[in-house]
Amino acid sequence: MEKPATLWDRSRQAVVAEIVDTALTLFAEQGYEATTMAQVAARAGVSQRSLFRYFGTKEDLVCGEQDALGELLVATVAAQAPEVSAWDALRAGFTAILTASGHTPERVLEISTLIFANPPLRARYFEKRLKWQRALTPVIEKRMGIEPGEIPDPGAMGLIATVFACVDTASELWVRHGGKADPFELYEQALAAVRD
Amino acid sequence: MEKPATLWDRSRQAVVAEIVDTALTLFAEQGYEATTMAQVAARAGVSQRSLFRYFGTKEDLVCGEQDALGELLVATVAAQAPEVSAWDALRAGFTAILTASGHTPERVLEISTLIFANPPLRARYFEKRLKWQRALTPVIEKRMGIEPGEIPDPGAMGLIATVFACVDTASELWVRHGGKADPFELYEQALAAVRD
DNA sequence: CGACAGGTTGGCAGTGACTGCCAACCTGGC
DNA sequence: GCCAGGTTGGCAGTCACTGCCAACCTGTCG
Repeated sequence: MEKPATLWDRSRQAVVAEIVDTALTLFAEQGYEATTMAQVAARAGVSQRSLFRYFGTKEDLVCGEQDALGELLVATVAAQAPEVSAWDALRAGFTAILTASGHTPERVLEISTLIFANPPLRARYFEKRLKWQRALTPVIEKRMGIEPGEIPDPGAMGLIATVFACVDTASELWVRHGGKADPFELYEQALAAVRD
Repeated sequence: MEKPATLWDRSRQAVVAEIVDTALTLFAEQGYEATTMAQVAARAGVSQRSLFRYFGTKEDLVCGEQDALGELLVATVAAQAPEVSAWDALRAGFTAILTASGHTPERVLEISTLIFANPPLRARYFEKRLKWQRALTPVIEKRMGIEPGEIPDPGAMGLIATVFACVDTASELWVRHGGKADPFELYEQALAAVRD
């Protein structure tokens, strides 16, 4: 659909990435809440005003790129063959996210640790996930043979919420193991306990 | 354990309740984010400083009393007979919360609607729930015959997270039905879709 | 009754995230 | 050279929240 990828766009991307980099460095040096937006702006060489134009909130310095991942998740789930179960479709979606994040595992671990350690970040992350869940509801309802209506079906919503809960569980344990455990296996273990 | 219930304690309780009342009224009149803490303080007849001493954060005006419910939840789950399954123990815990909240259903609906409609409140609620989940982990691990260790068991964590996810699903749908649906049934429907 | 200790309150000034507004600037097309 | 549209930076303001200090209230002991 949209594929011009202007020079302007790319340079903006670069600026954003650089700001995120300096922010993460500062967060690692001083901690998240001890770092002010003014500091980030100063070290990144932009005005505070522009920093807020780029990111809107301090949390989005860390959680900002997740919107794109959410779209990928929904698209991947929707693209699964109709005979694939809701469970497997969702697993495929999360697998796609994990493999397509475009970061090194160390970077992912760093960001995840930051998020799990800071309540405001965790809250923001959760909020975004909620949007993903809402977007997935009609997709999963269709896959379960339920006619999407005004108010979502409890079964579909519960199933989605459960998968997210297990993904969260796996993520948190992965972080607490310092990235040394296999996230897929953790996810399977969590889900196995749920599904008998 | 602690049961003196000083006069002082009770009067403080009354003050807190009255402040919450005026706050909820203001939120209903103008919306949550359009209401400032200064307004709440003024109408409740306390200084802004004391208001923050009572509640700490604006969100706690709405979510403050949940700490007590969390303790009730954990205690109820722990008190179930050992042969009761983890699922049933958790259900008993949530049932206890629902019946012991000490509010009229209309009030519960009002508060729930407020929480579901305002991201910051929802985030705060989620944060508190996380603490409940962590407190429940060893209890459920024991019930599942798992030796509690340094890092929680994926199965136990996943099971707990799933129950919370389904409770959340039921709550949200209950709110979206304007309180006209049976929350227990919504919960059962959500869980049924998860457990085949 | 008066002095005293401990906890509670209110005001005040400050910090930090975030926003609206406006002027300066930079870019491309004519 | 000039103009329209979008981008930036600075400035002042709002609001949640905090530390500090002085005033106060309450109960206790002498």
